[in-house]
Amino acid sequence: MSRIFLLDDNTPFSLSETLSCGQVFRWHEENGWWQGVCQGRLIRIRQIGNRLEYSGCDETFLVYYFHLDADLNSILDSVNKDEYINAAIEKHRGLRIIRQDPWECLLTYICAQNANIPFIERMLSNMSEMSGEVIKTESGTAHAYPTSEKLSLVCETDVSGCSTGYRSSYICSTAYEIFSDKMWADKIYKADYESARKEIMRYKGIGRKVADCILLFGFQKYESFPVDRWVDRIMHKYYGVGDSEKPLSGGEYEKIRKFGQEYFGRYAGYAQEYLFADR
DNA sequence: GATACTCCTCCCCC
DNA sequence: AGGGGGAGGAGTA
Repeated sequence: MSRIFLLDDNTPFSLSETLSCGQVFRWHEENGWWQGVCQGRLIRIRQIGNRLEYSGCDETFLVYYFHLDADLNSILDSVNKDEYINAAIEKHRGLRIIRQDPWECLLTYICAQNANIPFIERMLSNMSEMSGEVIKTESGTAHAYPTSEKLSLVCETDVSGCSTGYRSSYICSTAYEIFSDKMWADKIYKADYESARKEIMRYKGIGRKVADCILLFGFQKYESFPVDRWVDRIMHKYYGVGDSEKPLSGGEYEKIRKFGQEYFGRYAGYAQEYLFADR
């Protein structure tokens, strides 16, 4: 039983740009249909023009998850400061920042350190198959993300068996911290960007870059401006900040991040995603 | 506070 | 086919 959602002319949205730009890692496309796992759901969706056809969630969730309630054109206008970002916007308009579940997002980005996309996908699907609840829908069966409770109960060897490598100790330690503090996400939500960042970086396996990704994708702190190797190169090439030759030091990271935030403003994170998509 | 090294897996290239 | 090197961030000394 699938539902239909019609996008109006003022609501640009590209499902494929949004799902394949490297913010989520449990979505796959087959014959025009995307299928993915998030927050206990197995969602199946396709886009033909301004028409979304989907199953596995209700409309409220669809709009929330894909940030369809945001006025994307205004957001993009606000960050459209020069010809480089303008080119990226024209090419990828419709890319939206997904609202991820805080815990699923945090787990994802601990895995994402020192890893490329297929590797991240493998770690997450391995852990989900090991400890995630089974989700059954008419379009198939999948495993949800493991909860922090489940992951704090399994041993580090099991997590390590999911190809997570040295990240397994970070995952177990942080899963336990989060499971033991029911209010962890509320505290981060309520805090402003800088204090939320300090708070979240206390968990093992969360440094500057991972913290900025989690705040952007899991906590809707849109001024967050994560700087990975790609963004480092782009910012050096177009804006002359940083030195893309040297490995990115902590100080350099902060310089580039602050430049991005001051230059692009309160939706700097959207600018970052568009520049990244255009890499 | 800044630097160098290690941690682990995947992937590409020879 | 097997081995070496590079890519990717956080933690530690």
